[in-house]
Amino acid sequence: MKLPSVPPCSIDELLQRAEQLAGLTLGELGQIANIRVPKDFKREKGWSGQLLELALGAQAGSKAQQDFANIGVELKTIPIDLTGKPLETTYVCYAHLTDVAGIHWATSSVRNKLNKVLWVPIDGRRDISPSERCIATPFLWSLQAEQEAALRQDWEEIMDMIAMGDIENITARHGEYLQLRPKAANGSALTDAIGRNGQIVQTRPRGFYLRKEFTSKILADYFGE
DNA sequence: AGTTGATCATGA
DNA sequence: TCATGATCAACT
Repeated sequence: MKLPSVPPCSIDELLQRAEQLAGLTLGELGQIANIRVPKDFKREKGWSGQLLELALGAQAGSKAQQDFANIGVELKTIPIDLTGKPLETTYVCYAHLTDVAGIHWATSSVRNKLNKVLWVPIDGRRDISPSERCIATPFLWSLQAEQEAALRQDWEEIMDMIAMGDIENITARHGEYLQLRPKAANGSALTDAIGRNGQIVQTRPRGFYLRKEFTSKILADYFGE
């Protein structure tokens, strides 16, 4: 097996590449990519995702757009347990905390990222070393109306609070399926946000995440309960 | 500092 | 036990 040097030109080509990865362990794929596999992910939390980007020919260098923008597909690895349920929430995108007036769901980063996703489930059990963890069957998923309505409701609730200067009152408990959580290198990172009286204040950067309840349904729908 | 890739680890 | 809040690394 050989690593692609160019991005896939079509969804079919992407799916063909992805199918080749099913059943491989991260150790095997790491060897193909000539990359050292970490003993754990304590210090390289995004390793799996970056390995899959390499293996599928996603453009290196992270941009605020879909991984395969030319074909409108976002790549997401998702750690699962033996029963196929997600072990972690799924990061979607960074949240802008100023100039939120005029941002609508239809053109939001959340919707753009989640419109079409190539999900790559990977054994994420922490009692198994990364090199032994197996890549399951990748599959293409499109955001459906019912799911979109649910996410939109959460997103609008959160965005309303941001717009109202309520950022400090938003916790990860808000949102049924989509939540807002800190997203930064450490606790000292600060970014601009809208304050209580409409002024600019400093706060911890945040990101949108999908709760496990949401991704669990996606996985169950595809693999069957 | 912003944004990508995420998982870690502690409190409840 | 598990979700929230925190954190790690690479690159722009």
